[in-house]
Amino acid sequence: MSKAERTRQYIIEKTAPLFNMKGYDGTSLNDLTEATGLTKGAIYGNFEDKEEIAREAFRYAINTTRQRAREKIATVNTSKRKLFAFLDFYEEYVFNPPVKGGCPLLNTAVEVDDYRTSFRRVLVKELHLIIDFIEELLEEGIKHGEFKKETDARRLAYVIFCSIEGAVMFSRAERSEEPINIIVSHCKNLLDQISI
Amino acid sequence: MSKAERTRQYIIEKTAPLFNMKGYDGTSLNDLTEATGLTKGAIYGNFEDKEEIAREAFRYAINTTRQRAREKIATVNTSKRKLFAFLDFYEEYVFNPPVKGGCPLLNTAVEVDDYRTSFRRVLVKELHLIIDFIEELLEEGIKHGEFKKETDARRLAYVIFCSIEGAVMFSRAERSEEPINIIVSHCKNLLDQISI
DNA sequence: TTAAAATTATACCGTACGGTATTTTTTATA
DNA sequence: TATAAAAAATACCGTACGGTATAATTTTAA
Repeated sequence: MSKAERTRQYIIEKTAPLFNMKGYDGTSLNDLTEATGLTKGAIYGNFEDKEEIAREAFRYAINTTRQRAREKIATVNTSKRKLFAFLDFYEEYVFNPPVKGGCPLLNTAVEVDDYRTSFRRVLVKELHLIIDFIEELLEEGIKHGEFKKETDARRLAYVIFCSIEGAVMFSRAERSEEPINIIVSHCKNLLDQISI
Repeated sequence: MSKAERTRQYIIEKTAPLFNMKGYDGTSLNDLTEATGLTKGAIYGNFEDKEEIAREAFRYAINTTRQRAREKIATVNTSKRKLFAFLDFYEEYVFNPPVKGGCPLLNTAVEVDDYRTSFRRVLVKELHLIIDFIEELLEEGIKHGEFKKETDARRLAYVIFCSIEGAVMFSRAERSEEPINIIVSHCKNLLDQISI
């Protein structure tokens, strides 16, 4: 790993929380130099422009979050338990996310929805990766006889993900765990209902 | 209504979509003058600063949206039908909202969650007004024998609202009605399940 | 060890930002 | 319709923005 690569990585790690908290427009180059302790020269020697930093920071935030979720899920061994672990993950990390500022998907989705089309495409891909992931867990559960055969996995995946994201928004806004607790417990109920 | 009051109202109406689409940081004074056709002088003669405009624009966006929802709900006469109408409202307006840019609650929640504490308080009040509103519809339905007595109205209100907001985020991000359709139909199922 | 290459710091663009003081125009009313 | 008051336009702040050319420093490898 060359010096440049290490610096690049360092910049990404230090600035990802900023972009996640303050958004693209809200994060200035001055914020970036303060957070990294580097000068503009160093930053612009490693990145084309502010947008490239934001893009990489987003990728980093997503990957880190996914990594953490995967680790938690890997500790259990049935599909249902994995889904419960996935829900617990969100419950835990609403106020203690891997990258400060909450869910990068939610934050980015809201910021890019009317502008910044190129960024949106990356976002949409990530959104579908999560839906696919939940859907696969459900399908596996069906295959292994944990869940009822008639379960609409894709539909349930959307229900789980959307309600979780809405709850993350609500809980973070009012700084209360009530919404996320309610939603997680409701999702667990839904999973119980389709369990055999 | 004095000239000043009319201008103030005019500025609010013209700029509300901008703030809702681009966010507070993303909306410049230049955007505001362009959207209104007025000069900085005119704008600053009617508002203290940019934040006051944003605050009023947010209030306007919320009130307009609420107004529209109320109108739609008023066309039917049972609690269950009202709740269905409420869901239909969101389904319809994801891509055709009363104020361009989507749900002002969602947009504001994400932008203010880590900063701008004063703004957050207004937001949280509005969030609870919606939960209370859904909860009341449910309670009424219970009182009138439409819904089962053992229904946890508050809990269900959270479930409906959070999943809708998550779906709005998802649908707008991927410019597809699939998520919102799925969630709305799922919420209707939940209401069917508690119906007598 | 040293010199070229790579990386970072410095100093500096032009521009657009939020905001204001002052002049001009419009509005209201006597 | 004359005039004072109110509102809007103009012209202008200082500052911070994103970005760059160049100089200084640090790495790297011969």
